[in-house]
Amino acid sequence: MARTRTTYDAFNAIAEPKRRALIETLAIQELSVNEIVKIMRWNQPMVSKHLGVLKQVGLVSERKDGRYRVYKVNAAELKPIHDWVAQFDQLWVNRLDHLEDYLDKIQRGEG
Amino acid sequence: MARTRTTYDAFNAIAEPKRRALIETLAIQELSVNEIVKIMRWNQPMVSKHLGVLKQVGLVSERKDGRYRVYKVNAAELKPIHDWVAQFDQLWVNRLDHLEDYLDKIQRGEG
DNA sequence: ACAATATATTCCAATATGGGAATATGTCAA
DNA sequence: TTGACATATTCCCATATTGGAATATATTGT
Repeated sequence: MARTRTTYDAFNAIAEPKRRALIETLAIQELSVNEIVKIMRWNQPMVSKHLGVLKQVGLVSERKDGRYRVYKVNAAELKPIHDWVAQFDQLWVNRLDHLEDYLDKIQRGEG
Repeated sequence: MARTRTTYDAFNAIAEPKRRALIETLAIQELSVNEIVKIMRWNQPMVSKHLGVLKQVGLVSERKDGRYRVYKVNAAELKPIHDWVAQFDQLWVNRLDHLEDYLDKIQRGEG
């Protein structure tokens, strides 16, 4: 068997750094493909391909506007990731608390 | 070029569903490899390989205990993912609010 | 030292990938 | 209709992957 497909779910789609950058950019505003090409400084097929992956998992959606295709983020598709990670966040928040306690202790000269 | 390596960062490491399952299991308690083998019902090399990837990105750490190697989750390595996703969570929380408004409206007979 | 146990590593095959280059498709404007 | 523009798709390569099977490497108890 091979690796899980990038189009399998949002987890796989956002593993690629370029696709995260794309999402960050599109979160600010909707953009056409060529606008993305200019902003990201990638070639046009690369932009289209990465958008294609994001579209397949529903992370972006596309609206036709004449010759243009305007893409926007569908952030709700990030919720499964949010929820999956959130179930563990206490595990590091607590550690951070302990670190703060420790630093306070040092501060008070009890270190 | 090929796909981003699974060992490149936590994003890539957790894209694989089996590795997420592994993290979920280890979050409950530390476990030796063979304990994981029994719980997950995967063969032993598969467990070791997936643990290897998670270890390389720091998502799990390993403690030697005689013949055993006890693995535990290092959830702090999930924080970059948490933070990346969190910057977008308003985008779906707001939508949810709007949905609730909409449902309220229907409830009041204004739909 | 030896047998048994625990774990890691290697070798293999099939497969999907990201990027580049070229090309195809679609759509407007004159 | 034609040319210009906007976008998508195809073909290619090099590479890393997952899983299975087999094997290697600890480490322990006797």
